Amino acid sequence: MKDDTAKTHTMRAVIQLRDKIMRGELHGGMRLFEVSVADQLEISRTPVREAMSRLTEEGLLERVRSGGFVVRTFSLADVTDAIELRGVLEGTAARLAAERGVPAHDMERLKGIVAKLDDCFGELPEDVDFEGYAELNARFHHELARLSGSEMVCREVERITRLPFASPSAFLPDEANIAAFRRSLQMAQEQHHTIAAAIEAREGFRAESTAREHARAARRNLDYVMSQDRSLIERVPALGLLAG
Amino acid sequence: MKDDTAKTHTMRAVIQLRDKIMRGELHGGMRLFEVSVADQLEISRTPVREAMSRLTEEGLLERVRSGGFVVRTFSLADVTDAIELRGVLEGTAARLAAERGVPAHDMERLKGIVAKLDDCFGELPEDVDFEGYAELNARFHHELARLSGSEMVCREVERITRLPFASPSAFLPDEANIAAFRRSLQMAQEQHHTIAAAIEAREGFRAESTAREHARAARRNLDYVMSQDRSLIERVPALGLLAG
DNA sequence: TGCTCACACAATGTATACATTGCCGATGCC
DNA sequence: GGCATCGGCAATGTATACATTGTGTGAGCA
Repeated sequence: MKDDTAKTHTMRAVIQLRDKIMRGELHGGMRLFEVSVADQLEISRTPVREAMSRLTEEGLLERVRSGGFVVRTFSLADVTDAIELRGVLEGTAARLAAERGVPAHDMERLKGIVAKLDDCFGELPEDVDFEGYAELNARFHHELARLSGSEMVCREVERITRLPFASPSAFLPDEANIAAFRRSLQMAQEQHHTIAAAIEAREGFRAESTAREHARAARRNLDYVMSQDRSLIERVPALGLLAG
Repeated sequence: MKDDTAKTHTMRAVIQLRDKIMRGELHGGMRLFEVSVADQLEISRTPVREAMSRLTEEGLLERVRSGGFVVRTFSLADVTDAIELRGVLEGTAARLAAERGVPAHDMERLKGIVAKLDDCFGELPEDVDFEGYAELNARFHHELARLSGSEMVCREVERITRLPFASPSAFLPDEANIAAFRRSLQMAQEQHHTIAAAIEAREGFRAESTAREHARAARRNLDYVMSQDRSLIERVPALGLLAG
């Protein structure tokens, strides 16, 4: 199944290296030598090189001036700033959507996603369909980027989103069964409504500032994990590549 | 001298391909085949592949699903949106600098650049040192990104700036001896002052919105070129890669 | 006539041998 | 003792042969 994208040695190398970086097995700043990686993955240098180049595009590796690659280092500040940047970019997407207007059927699709997100909340506060929420949330954010009507903006949103800890779903999957997080989910869903309404009403400023603040929910969750309950770090996969 | 960065076949290929793309010799959407490019540049496929991979990181090429590369297509809308995005990102840099505060000596350096920019304007309106302005302008924008204090923000600003038509100096070099453009230079310099002052006064909103508007000066110049005097297109090198 | 299958060619994917470079350590000279 | 220079090794750079894949075209069949 997953071999759909892993037909070639290059893609397998991309996947394996990405995994190792994410789980912190290859820590930030570590130099990756073509030969040793090739030995370890039991393929030749050529696809390894190709894979490292792709991971550089993805932002997980960096080229060294004199040649070769190192694993990119991410500090806590980088995570915070990446989330802020996602907010800024999604805010821009929302503003442009509002200012330029969106076709009716696209608007309906967005509102449809928001409505389905409502259905993820049951009668009781602790009665939340996390899995469904996560998937619909991802779709909402994807759709929001598209609604900007700008391929350029869409591309940059998806680019920053590809950093695992900056993704809209980074802090969702599993640890949300804490009261504080449940409340933040409710609030986030309120913001989904607001963003959609602002776009429909052509209120650019409101759309932008709400989308920006919406991203900062992730930052609040990050702060909570780091300062209140560091045991959660391991349960947020994306935080495996944090320096330190 | 320029061979500093062109020691290897790979780097020479990067430079030559980039040039050809910029001057429109390789137009958007055109597929680049490893073998034919290798033949043309008289090197083997390996460095060609490496070069194309780097140009993909740079945003000038795109990978094709089934393998291979095409020259990225840039529409007029893409140029407009890239400029808007630069404004958004530089605005974020300015806001963060204001909100988080900057060290005194960094502030002085920024103000020093602004002062030197003042010196580029002579007594007479048409008495402007374009070359000096362009260089100092580039330094101002570079410094602004740094002042954000965020490596992440700095990196993304420099990334979007690498798109030739989105660079702060894209519309400066040469065609500025038109009255309308001279006025826009004066206004831009006013904005430089305002941005610096806002950062120093910790006025985040003002810093952000001014930096954003500042970028839109480039958009105005673009609109002028496209609607009033298309003969200038050829004199703005970055516009060579616009889709026909 | 239209569809499908198969074959061939063209293009990328991969391995590997060889070239080049740049760094580090050892040895010698000052 | 410190510095400079000269190996030598390790790592990347390059070329090329061969493998694999994907695509287009033609023929054959329904």
